[in-house]
Order: sequence, then C-alpha cells, then structure tokens
Amino acid sequence: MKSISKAVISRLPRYYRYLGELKEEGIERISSGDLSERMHVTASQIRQDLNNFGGFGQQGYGYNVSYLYDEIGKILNLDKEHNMIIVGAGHLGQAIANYANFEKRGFKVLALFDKNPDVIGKVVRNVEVLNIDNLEDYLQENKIDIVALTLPKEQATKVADRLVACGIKAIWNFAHTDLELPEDVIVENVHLSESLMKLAYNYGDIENR
Amino acid sequence: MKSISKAVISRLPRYYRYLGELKEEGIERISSGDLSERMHVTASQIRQDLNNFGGFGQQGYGYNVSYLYDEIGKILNLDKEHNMIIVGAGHLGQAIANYANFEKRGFKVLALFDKNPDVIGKVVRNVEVLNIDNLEDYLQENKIDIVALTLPKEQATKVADRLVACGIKAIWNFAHTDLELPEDVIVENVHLSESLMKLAYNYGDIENR
DNA sequence: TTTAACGTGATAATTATTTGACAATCCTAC
DNA sequence: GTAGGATTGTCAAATAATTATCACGTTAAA
Repeated sequence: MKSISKAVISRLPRYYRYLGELKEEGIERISSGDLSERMHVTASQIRQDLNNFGGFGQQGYGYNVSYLYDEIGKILNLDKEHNMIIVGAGHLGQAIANYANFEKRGFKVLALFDKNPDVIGKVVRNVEVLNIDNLEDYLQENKIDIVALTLPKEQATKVADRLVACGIKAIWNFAHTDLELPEDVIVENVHLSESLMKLAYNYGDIENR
Repeated sequence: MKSISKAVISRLPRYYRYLGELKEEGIERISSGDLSERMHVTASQIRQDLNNFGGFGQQGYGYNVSYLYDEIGKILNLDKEHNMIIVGAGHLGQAIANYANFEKRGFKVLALFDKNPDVIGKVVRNVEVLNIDNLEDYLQENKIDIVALTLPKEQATKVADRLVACGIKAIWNFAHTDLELPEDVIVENVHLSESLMKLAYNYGDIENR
C-alpha cells in the first residue's frame, strides 16, 4: 500500500469542515467542480485527494455530502473517542480546555496539570487542574491518548520526556521548541510565533510600498 | 526578481529560532552541515533556502550566527514594530495578549475588543478590553498593522469585513472558517481543530495496532 | 427508451520542491 | 606566504505535488 502524502493529510480536515457546512446547509450532493469553487482549489486536486482513500464519488452524480463527510471523519479517526489531558494550565491551556467544539469531535479533556499552586484545584469547564507531581500516577490510572503541552519551552522538554516514559504516543505541542522524542511518538506542533512571523513576512511587502 | 516559494518562507521562522538558540549558547559560527544535524533537515536545503536571500555564508567558515540571525530577522520584518489589536477577548484572545514573547519580536498588543460587557473594561497585561462598537473609531485614530481574530466563526466573518473596510491588511485568523477577503489582505490562518485532527490521523495507526 | 450532459477516476503532463555533486573560494595552521 | 582542509553557492538530477485531459459510467430529460 502506497502511503498517503503529508500534503493530502493536511488538506483532509479542511474538506471535512466544508462538507460539514454543506451538510448543515442541507445540500445532499456536490461535484468536485462545485466544491473546488467554494474552496478555491482545483477540482482535480479534490478528486485526486479523495481517491487516495477510495472511490467515494460517482460519475454523473458527484459526491454524496453526508457519506463523504462520514468517510473523511473515519479516515481522521473522528469516529473514536480520544482522551486528552492538558499539561500547562496557563492562559493557553485554559483556552483549549474551554474550547467546546473539540468535544463534539470526540476529543475529551479529562484533566489539566500545572505546578503553580494558584491554579491547582481550579475548575475549568468541569475539568480540574491537578498537581503536576501526580502526573505519572494519573497516567497509570487513566488511559490517555493525547496530551496537549502548553508549557514554556524550558519545562516542555522535560515534561515531554516524562510523558513518553509513561507511554504517551501523541503530543500536541504548543511549546516553542521541537521536541526530540522517539520515532513512534507523534508530535503535532503549533508554533504560534512562527505563524505570526509568516504573517509579518507576507504583509511586509504591502507596508513598504 | 523571482519570487520566494511558500515552502521556503515557512521554514524561515524555524531557522530564526535555532539561530537564536545558538546565539544564546554563545556559538559564533555554524556550518550548514552542523545546523542540518541539529534541525534534522539536509544541509543542501539550508544552503539553498538561505541563498534565496543572498550569500550569507562564507566558504571554509560557514555562517556567522549573529549576523545570519539578524538578517533572517530583517527578512521576516522583525526589525520593525508591528501594532496589533486582538478582536475577541475570550480565553484564546487573552492567552495571546498574555504571551509576552511576541513583544520581544516587535509585536505590540495595543488593545483587545469584545462585545461581552463582562469583559469590557478588564485589563489584561496592561491592555484594556474595549467595546467592539468602538472598533471603527479606534482604527481611525490608531495605526494598527495586524489584527488577531479570536472570535467564533459566526462573528468572525462580519468583523473581518469591518476590519477590511477600515483598511486593515493583515489578519491573524483563529476562527474556524476561511475568510473571503480582497486579494491585498493577507490572512494567516491558525486552525487549531485542524491541527488536532491531523494528530488524530497520524497516531490513529499506532492505536489500532 | 434513448441520448446528451455530467462528472468521476485514472493517467499523463507540468510544475514545484528537495537532494546530490562539485568547482570555486575562503580559512587556518604551519 | 602557502598548502590542505573546510564549506559555500550553484547547477543538475531526482522526487514530489499539482494540474490538465479524457475515456467511460451515470444521471436525467425528452
């Protein structure tokens, strides 16, 4: 089986989002051509992308919105529950804990962790902030799939090692550093400052006109 | 002048980060080979990327860390001050306002905006939350370069139009939607849920072993 | 029914990106 | 100074990603 390219994967969530919107609008079917106009990508790319996972469409008809939505959901593992904890209960950690929509997609936040006594014990959206000293114990007693790491980089590296030692295989990393972890641990980075720098680069041309 | 590819731009902030670390470690010079080991990319890519902007290195010596750091900073427009406001003073908006490091790079948060009376008037890191009704007035009186949009998607679309009407050319968009704006407006998207879905996809294989 | 329009999936062509190779040049030690 | 080693910038090759094309199955209107 030939593996799916990274570029394709990174487009799947966007397809999923647009299909969700179409579904909400009550649209039952859509052609790659119409979808391409909405999404501002080529129809060819849509057909090619989807075809990596099987022939979801039908000639002369297009794609069934609801069916395709569900299929992409399955591909993205959104049909499963994912237990998640957040390590770092600062503003960003709390922001993520507060974001309700993740739960709709099966991502369930079970706990936050921090070392700061001021936030330990606080409850954010029904989720308690626990003492990070108890991280190992907690992970032993609870099956956690994903850890969101919202710590300053100095602490993130060490905590990541602790997480991996406990068997964690998926880290959503918000720290401004690249975690050096074993190959079988999946890290998805969200480097906000790098995103902002890209924006600064792109709009710079306009400013200096 | 041939334009710089998107792929190169998106790597620049990472180079910048690593060079900053090298600088902090007191390392004065580095070869593409050594840097490639640190960053886990090919030396060829580093040389090729940097060469898009000029010959920063020297044969037999490598690259001067401090010089290269500054040069990449200039390319990314980090040598200029950027005035920023945040529209949407929810948890995410406040998290961004609280993030001190942006200021170090020249991104200055001047105000937050919200429509919720509970947060209007609140002060986050010396920055006040203002009433969104006053957005247009504020933008007329203050030169704002970048707007961070941290609103639910329903509101984001309309507010984005208002921003553009006021002449804003750079939007850092955290709303879960694609803003449809004139071509000369630069939008940098941060779609957290899409990032999380990518993680779910990638670690799914491991889980279902 | 029949048939024209539609629209996929597949393949081919094109374009973009990454990697490899090496001559030219600079550094450094003697 | 000079020779030998290091390392760049550049060009070419290889790989990857995107886009265009089209044969053929499906739909829907007459």
